[in-house]
Amino acid sequence: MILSDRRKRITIKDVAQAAGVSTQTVSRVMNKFSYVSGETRQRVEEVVAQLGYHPSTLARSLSQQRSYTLGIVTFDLKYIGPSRTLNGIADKADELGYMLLMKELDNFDTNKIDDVIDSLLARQVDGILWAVPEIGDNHAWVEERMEKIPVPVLFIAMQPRSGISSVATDNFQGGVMAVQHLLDCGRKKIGHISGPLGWWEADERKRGWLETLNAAGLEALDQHCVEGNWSSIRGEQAFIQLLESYPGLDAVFVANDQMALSVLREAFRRGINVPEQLAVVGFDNIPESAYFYPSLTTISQDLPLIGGQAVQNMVEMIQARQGDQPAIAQSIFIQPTLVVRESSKRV
Amino acid sequence: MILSDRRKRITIKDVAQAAGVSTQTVSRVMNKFSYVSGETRQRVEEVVAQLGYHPSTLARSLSQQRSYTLGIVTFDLKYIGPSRTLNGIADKADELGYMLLMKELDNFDTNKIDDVIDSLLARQVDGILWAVPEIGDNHAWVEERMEKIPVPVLFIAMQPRSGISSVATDNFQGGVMAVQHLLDCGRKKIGHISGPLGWWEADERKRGWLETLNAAGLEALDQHCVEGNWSSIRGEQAFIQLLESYPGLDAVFVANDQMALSVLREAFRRGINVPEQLAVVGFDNIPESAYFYPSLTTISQDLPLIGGQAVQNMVEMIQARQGDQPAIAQSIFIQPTLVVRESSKRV
DNA sequence: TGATATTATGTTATCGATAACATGTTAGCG
DNA sequence: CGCTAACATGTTATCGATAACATAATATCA
Repeated sequence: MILSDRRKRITIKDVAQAAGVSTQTVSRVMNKFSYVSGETRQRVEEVVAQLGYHPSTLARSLSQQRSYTLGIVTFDLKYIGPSRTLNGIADKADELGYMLLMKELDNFDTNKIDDVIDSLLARQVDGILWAVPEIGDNHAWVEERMEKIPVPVLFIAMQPRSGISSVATDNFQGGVMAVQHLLDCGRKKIGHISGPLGWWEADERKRGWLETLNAAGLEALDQHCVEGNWSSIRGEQAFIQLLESYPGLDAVFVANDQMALSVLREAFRRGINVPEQLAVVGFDNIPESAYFYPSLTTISQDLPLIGGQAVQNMVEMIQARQGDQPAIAQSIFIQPTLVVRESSKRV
Repeated sequence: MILSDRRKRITIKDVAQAAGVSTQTVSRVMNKFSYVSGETRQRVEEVVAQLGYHPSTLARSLSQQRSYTLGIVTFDLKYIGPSRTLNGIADKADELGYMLLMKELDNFDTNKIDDVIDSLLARQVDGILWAVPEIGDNHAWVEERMEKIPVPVLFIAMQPRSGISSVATDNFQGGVMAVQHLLDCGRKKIGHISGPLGWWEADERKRGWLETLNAAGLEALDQHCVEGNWSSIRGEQAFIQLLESYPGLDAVFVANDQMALSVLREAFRRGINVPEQLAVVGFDNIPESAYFYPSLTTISQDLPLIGGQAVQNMVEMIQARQGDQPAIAQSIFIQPTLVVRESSKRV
């Protein structure tokens, strides 16, 4: 292996010179197709191997106006949800030959949003995946800003909006499934510990709870629901509060597994038997939930699948735009599934 | 806001023309320093704002041979550990003005490693952060390949090697702290459920267990340790096995919190009282561990800090190289801390 | 007052590739 | 045998910026 000064990058020119051909010919060899004689091809390939030449994707991106890179904007990776989504995104991107340029967002200052988008565009990403939870009106910029962005944008876990692509779990349906399951188990007094209200996903899960109870002719009063914030610690407080505000409670639908864990623990401490006296259903199906005591019935959402689906759609949009076809925006809902475990046995 | 065809990028030339100056002058305005008259600067800035010009970082990277982008290679983001590290990396990178080009590795095929590195280099990253756990000899390539890589490389959670930069938790010390704590609680028969042996981190934690017992004059026999694989399910099996192979067991040091969760559950099922009959100490301090029943004593490792530290060092290495100073490789050990909770009360 | 430094700006080359166009050779066919 | 199509390769322009160098106008100083 011949290696000159390792600081010096080996360029297409070096290869061209060493092989005694033009750079264009080297480019043709590297990119397969188009006419190159077998003899020339072989000679160039030998030189490429010998010099250890690797083309600069950067230069190629500039000249082709295409980077094979996706911008991905996430929020708070310290939680398991976003990173499982990212996992799916990374796998699928790899499969389809894209790299990921990542940016983590930690607040919703509008300037910050513009900066993030601009910094991605400045690096010539072919598309942007926005994987930031929808909270309050923090997606309000979308409608207005959208058409000024020269590449396709796809939103993950955003409330469907017409004309804008998105992929999300059907949280409402998840809530319905959870509560319907509890009803099927013969429960009548079903409380709810919600996520932080204003988060679209939390609101949807709560709506599933509420509408399913109503449909069954049961009452869902304000005091039957306590607001949490996804964390175990708030889950504990919320549960304690719920026990007071909903006497006779015989089941709880908890908006995520982490809070459900606290419910199980606090119930145990107080001698409330789960599931006999209290059935519990969570949401997310984190791997540990099968090992809670008792094991947790939960609504499973396939976050890696959502991430993968998002990338798939994005790449299709990019290709459509490449071919100057109209990219059709679509909102995709992925259905969650119910996983029944010990915490909700039929009585 | 004047917007022409949104597909057409506004370049430095457009600005130069509109402002009646050369591109070089625009470049000078955009990059502050260097001489520009106040009048010209203002005129250019107005045009920039009016046209909504954003420089192409891509083009800049090519011409400066510097991208302000770090390549980051991770492994299996679906686990919480890697993503917490990534969280710290992302925050610090943002703070220091770098973006992240991410690649997820899912196996250790040597070709794959070369491909990953080459694909990052092709995109002109200024440095590479290798955040893949060290398993068996999957880092064997390091010594040989290292000097051919033209940018600094830093390894996370790798066994220190001279001449190579790395940042890692002191897993051995963590093991020592866990076992010492159990000894301090008056335990004598301390078993261990390890991570998958061959993983450096698992081996270190086990070594901490073993050496601490030996130092205390206690025996640590083969049958006092069962190998797990970090997962809750294996944790359960390992614990059951350990109960058989180590009669009289009065404490367990479990190599991660997820497996410890299973231990707590299985102990409860069998009527083994924690901590009275059995003290349990985990490792990681995942947020949920405070809400296990009973709450889990554990060794806390600050993964975001490690990620941040890694970025910090990396940027220093990049700057040193920029200034043609010799970048000094250093291996940093971060000390974990003991968090005492209910699962290990003194008897 | 002329020499030198400072300020302000423009011109040309360069980063590493590909696109578009040009040209030359060979092969096939009527 | 001459014309066209297919093949093979080279030349020049371009992507969007910055580096290096050049030039001109002031300002400063001995």
